[in-house]
Amino acid sequence: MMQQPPPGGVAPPSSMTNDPSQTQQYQQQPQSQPWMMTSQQQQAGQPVPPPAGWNPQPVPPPSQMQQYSAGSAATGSGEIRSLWIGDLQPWMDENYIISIFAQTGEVVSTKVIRNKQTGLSEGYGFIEFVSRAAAERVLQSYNGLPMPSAEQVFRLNWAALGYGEKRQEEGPEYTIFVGDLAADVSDYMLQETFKAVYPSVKGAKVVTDRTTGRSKGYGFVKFGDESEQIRSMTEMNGMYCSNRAMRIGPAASKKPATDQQYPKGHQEALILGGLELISAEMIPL
DNA sequence: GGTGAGCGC
Repeated sequence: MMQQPPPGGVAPPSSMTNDPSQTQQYQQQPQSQPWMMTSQQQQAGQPVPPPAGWNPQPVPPPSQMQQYSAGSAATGSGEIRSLWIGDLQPWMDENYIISIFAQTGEVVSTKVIRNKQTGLSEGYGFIEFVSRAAAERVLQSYNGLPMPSAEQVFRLNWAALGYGEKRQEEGPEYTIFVGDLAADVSDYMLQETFKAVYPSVKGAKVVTDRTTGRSKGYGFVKFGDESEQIRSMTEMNGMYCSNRAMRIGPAASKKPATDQQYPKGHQEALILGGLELISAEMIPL
């Protein structure tokens, strides 16, 4: 039950990833990757350099690093310039995060959320940038890439909740279940794979084991358009994402989307005062 | 292998 903490030294990043399927294909070659066909905005200025090797520095005790309060990310203008980062290992502290993004020169602060009682990391944190554009550049370029000294990839997203403004609420969502995912498929890769075919795709999520950061081999894709969701279930079934054919199925809805269907197909609710309505179709013989 | 989770602890 040991994970491998980098004890101040360089942890062997991929000592056990000899799996040929683990090739770093999802790295820096946008034009050659089908799922990246949508070159996100031309990054004004210089693109964010890929995380090279992170230089492990002596890790100060947690007690010394409580000062990063990212606090109100939405100031004045109300623009969101913070990212949420998840799947953090217990040893991934503020310094680790800062080291990674320091080269952008645009990080204002970072904060790892810890349990009040135990002081242990809750596995997620926040990174505040000088501007929304800066945050977006990092979101687009780092998401899905391998994290330094770890055998997992970055899981980044906008820090949205709690700061009003900008929240979704763009209508119902239709989700599908996607199984048989290759081990290297990330949220972003999965999303782009579908978005390339279905414009209404809103997002995708690969389920991972929080303690290892490894994919559990399945995930979900959300659509804004129901017809696309339905079509995708047949059209994308068996299609490849990375090096494995996906298996698609309906998702057990977890979020009641606006107009939830009746769980069992019962129509009891239709008893609007007239038993006549309940005709033969309701009564299985 | 299989129907998530993760928003300021």
